[in-house]
Amino acid sequence: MKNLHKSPTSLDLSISVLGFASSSSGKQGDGRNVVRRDFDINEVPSEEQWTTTTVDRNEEESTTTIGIINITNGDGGPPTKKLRLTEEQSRLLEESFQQNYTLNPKMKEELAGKLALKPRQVEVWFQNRRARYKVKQTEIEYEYLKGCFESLTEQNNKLYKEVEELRAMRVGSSTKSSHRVYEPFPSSKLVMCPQCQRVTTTITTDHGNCVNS
DNA sequence: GAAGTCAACGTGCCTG
DNA sequence: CAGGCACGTTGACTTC
Repeated sequence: MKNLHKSPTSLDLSISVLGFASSSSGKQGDGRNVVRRDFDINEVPSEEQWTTTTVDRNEEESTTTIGIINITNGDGGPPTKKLRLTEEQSRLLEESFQQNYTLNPKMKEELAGKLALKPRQVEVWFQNRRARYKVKQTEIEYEYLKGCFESLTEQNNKLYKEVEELRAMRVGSSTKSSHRVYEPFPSSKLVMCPQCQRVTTTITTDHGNCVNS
């Protein structure tokens, strides 16, 4: 693995891709001959480099540095490629994101230079990161609203029960007086206890002796 | 092999 | 009109 930057604060942005012209070679566990070459993450391989096919992620070293994987497609056209950011690149991008949700052109250029990425890659990373953040926020919001919904449902059920209780009370008293006619409960006798937020008929003036509390 | 992750891309909208 | 963004999608790769 070639270190592009030797200072301790700089990033190791070199990557190893199997199947490229060799700077070193070895044998895979399955006995397959492996040819590998290290190259700059931003360096676009030449056409002939693209034509090589072997891809084996198991050959990755203990660091999580990965890089561009090249796979030729059947029609002999240019291969597709997939870049994986290194842990260090991701970490620095994440740090910048924590500081600034969006990029300005200067920041983009600076970050790109610092990370040895193209400005467009930094831009794309931020766009995707914002999208992921939004999804996360939506999930959090969903959980919160779900909690509200559950609590309100519970409250609603309690209130329904209270209404039923009050109706039963009213029916009971009307039976005693042998009145069978439905009479609405006098609203002046219904009060809400400010302490427990429940409607009741038996609250005292100091609000402290609510039957519900 | 299905599902999940993530870099990259295409498109449409907005703003200065 | 250029640049930036959100959004949806694609395709390579990983994980289970």
